Amino acid sequence: MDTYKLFDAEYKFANLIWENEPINSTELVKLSFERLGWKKSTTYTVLRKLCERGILKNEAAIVSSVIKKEDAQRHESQMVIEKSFNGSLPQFLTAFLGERKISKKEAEELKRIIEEAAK
Amino acid sequence: MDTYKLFDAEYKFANLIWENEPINSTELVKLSFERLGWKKSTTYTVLRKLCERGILKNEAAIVSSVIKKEDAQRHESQMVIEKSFNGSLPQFLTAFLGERKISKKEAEELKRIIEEAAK
DNA sequence: AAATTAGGTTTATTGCAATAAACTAAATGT
DNA sequence: ACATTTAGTTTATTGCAATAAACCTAATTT
Repeated sequence: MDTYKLFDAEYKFANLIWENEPINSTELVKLSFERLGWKKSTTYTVLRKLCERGILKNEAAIVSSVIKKEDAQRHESQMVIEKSFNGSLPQFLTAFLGERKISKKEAEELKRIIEEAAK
Repeated sequence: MDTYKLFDAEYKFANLIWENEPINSTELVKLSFERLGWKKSTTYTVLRKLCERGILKNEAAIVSSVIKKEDAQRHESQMVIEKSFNGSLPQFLTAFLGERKISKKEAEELKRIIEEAAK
């Protein structure tokens, strides 16, 4: 199965860790309550699952990520394009932009990113 | 609630219709069985839900789409970028490309799409 | 006129993501 | 020594997407 795939709740949770790692697990419980409204047991349940899938780790009550945000995001973006856009980035871009216009500045930035990948 | 959002099974189903509309409902039942392995009742259940949400319509046993594929795709792509990429297309592009290289040809195509939206 | 097909609806069942209550055991504070 | 805090696990519960069985009625075929 697809160990990289993060469900909605898992993704929100992973973000807390990416933004605060390394973080002590008791601190994480507090943070999850403040930011997600989760009870302690919920936090530990989700934490364990993500550890089992090799996405996070919890060593001596210090939680940190194994898979970095960029990797999860790349995976996510590639899944979407595969599933909904026939694996085609141009098709995705076309759909996303639709009739929307973008500024010269944005266009420059996007072209720069593309240039960089075309080397 | 978000009427445009299509769940996985719904999206696969909608694709059958986008590719074959207008289509008679009995034909659609056959097609769903062949392509998705669905029983008749499953097809009608999903069909009704999508009709209620204004995505499809079923008039005198002729099924067709109200929301076109391009619209659903645009919505989908925008949701992903909002949810996982902070609303930033450059961030998405960067994540998607990662260390991957693309051909000159692809790069040209992508730049053309961007140019078009920058007018 | 009896059987079959077309075109559905009503009402489950299953599976899994999301959430948490209740319990534990070890360490630490008083 | 006792109370509290830390750091969890075990075991539900809930909600909803996905799937389908069973039923229904009108039209068509035999």
